[in-house]
Amino acid sequence: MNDQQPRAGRPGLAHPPGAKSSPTLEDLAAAAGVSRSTASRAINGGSRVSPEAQAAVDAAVVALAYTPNRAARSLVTRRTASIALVIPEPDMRVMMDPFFAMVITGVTESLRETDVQLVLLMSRSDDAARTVRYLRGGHVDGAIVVSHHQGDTWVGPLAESGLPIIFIGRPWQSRHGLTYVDTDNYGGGTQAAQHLLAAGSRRPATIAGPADMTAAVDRLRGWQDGLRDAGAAPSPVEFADFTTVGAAEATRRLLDAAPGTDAIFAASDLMAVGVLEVLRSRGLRVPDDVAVVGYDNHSIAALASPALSTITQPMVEMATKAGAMLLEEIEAPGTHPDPVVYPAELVVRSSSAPRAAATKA
Amino acid sequence: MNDQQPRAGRPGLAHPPGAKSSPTLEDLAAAAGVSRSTASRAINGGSRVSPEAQAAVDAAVVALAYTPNRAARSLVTRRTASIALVIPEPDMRVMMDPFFAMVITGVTESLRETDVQLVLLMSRSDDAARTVRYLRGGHVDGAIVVSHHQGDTWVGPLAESGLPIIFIGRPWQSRHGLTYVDTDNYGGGTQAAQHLLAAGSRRPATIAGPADMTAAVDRLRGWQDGLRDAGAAPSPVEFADFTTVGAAEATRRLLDAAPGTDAIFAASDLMAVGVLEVLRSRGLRVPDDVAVVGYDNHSIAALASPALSTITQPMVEMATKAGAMLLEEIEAPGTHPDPVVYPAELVVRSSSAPRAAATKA
DNA sequence: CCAGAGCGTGAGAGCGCTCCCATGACGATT
DNA sequence: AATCGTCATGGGAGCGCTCTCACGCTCTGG
Repeated sequence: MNDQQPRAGRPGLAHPPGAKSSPTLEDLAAAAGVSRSTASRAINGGSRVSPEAQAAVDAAVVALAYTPNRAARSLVTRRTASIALVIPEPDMRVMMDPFFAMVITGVTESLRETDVQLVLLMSRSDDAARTVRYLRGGHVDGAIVVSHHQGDTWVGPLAESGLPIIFIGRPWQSRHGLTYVDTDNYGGGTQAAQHLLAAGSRRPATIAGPADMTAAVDRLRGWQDGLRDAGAAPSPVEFADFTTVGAAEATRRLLDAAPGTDAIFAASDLMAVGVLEVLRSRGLRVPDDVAVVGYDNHSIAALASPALSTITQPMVEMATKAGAMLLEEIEAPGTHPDPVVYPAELVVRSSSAPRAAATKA
Repeated sequence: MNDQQPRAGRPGLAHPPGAKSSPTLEDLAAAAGVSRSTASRAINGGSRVSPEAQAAVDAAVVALAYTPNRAARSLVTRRTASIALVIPEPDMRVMMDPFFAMVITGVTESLRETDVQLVLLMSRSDDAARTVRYLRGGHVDGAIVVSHHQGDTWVGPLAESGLPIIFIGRPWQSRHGLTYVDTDNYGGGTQAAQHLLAAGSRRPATIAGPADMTAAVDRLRGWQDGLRDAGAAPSPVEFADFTTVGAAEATRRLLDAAPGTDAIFAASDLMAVGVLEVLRSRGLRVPDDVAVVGYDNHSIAALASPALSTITQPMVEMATKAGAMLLEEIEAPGTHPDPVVYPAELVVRSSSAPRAAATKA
């Protein structure tokens, strides 16, 4: 009855009247005429809440524009409702690759129906330690790691920390039972080999990606095995760094070393553009003199002249899957989902049209 | 003396012995032989801490691999140590634009020396309300908004909520005293006009960007004023959506309506590529018959054939500046820094080489 | 030689939330 | 009719941190 007297533990004048602080769960409960506990249950998709109480709370949420305080919540739940997207090499060069746009789009899509937030973690090699500290520090509930290289030593320790992690692209350290989402890079390489042979190539060659990335290595192996299985001789190989400029250089080396080359498989479309450039500058016609196949189905592939044949992969879908798998593993810790590998698919355009119909392009 | 008996308020067996939970400030303090308060002060760049205490705490931090609990900290400080990057239109189409890669790179750079994290907020128009709720909910300390359109009604309310916000690209609602970082789009348009006239064009035209984006509008106004000030007649204008395909269509319309066109200013490089395509398909030589200038200095510009003249802008630097300004405003709330506008610069390549030296490309 | 200022320190409260547990009101079971 | 669940509810503790405040110490000036 004596409400006037401030009770112990209830600060009499905690909030200055002027301060417009957002409503707390306590305010919500008061407005709904229930206890803080009941309000909390109602907020969190309440079981054990009567329909009337639920309705009252729902109404109060709208009336007060109540938003739960994330910090307070995660302090007790030990969940942060956020995941990290770790990008180990934020050079402009790599960032520009639409690959990242697709990954971001896909992961965001998988988070759409949740209230989980995406934290971007650009980790330069010189502060890898900091990244690991952040990830292990419980600041996120899980992480998606893209595009990591062989030299990235922090992967092992991180994977062992118990933090749920999904890799996009097969990681090097498969021993840890790491979970990943990837495309069939090996199969893509094989398809490129079969396609170019079928299109009439007798002396195919390849511009491979960096040897410290699994995607590049797998594509190369697939290519080589594809040639071998078709009874063809091993092809010349030059390595480049997935950039147009690097590939142009590699192509010059390749053509100098193997002048009779009549087909080139480039392990990325950006590299294929470099290949096309050099071929043009040397007066070689595509596909009549040299057929070209790229990889990624980058938007540039369709625009190049001639339009570039390429291997396509459902990057956005892969990233969405990775996000979904991560959420799953966070929900049920300890479950290590099996890796998921998406198929690669050949897209034939003018740059590798069979000799018979070559001039049509 | 009777330690056996659990005292009130001190749970006897709170943590199961097996659970490996990370060390708390209390643990840290115990290890360092100081109080929780002193440990806290030492952690937070402590003034009023003796050198010995500081050293002890520092050592303990290393020994225990202590990481402050962000949730607990932000619960009391009402700071989250994170900012949002709001991208209002996460269609693939737009995401693919290297613009975003540059923004992300730049913002990340500005956060490098802080422990502020970047939260990516992809806001589809159909859940703009959710985005606003999130931003106003105190989940981040500030936000950077890119690429917003005229129809984005949520900008006003958000700006009035008191949350520090920096726009990249001048927002439509300048009345709110909104802070932004931009380039001189008007000046870029003017330069394009002057350059093309100087290169010998008598009948220039332009493919403008969407009329609901300030960047597009400003470039167009600059272009028109540039022509007018040079005594030239108003140019034909076609609008497109900043994509290659859209620009190709617009170019066809343009050439049909104004067959004598001898120069085209496209408001983005991706659009300029569409322009080049159509010109090629119609048998018009670049720059001999029609000179072309793009905008953005996209990596594709240098690769196009002929290499594309374009207007360049320091996007990464702009984004870094935006990040820095945001941090500043968070640090000192209420200060509304003045907008910053970076210069635009013309890069001349083959696509607009003066008629005299045209065939050199 | 003593008052006062300055400084490092520790105790304690409390940020907003979730979860455990005790409570009371029912209906179902013997 | 007496007893035992079942269920919605509210009280209370506590997550890990920061911050205010009071305490005791040393150092100075009159």
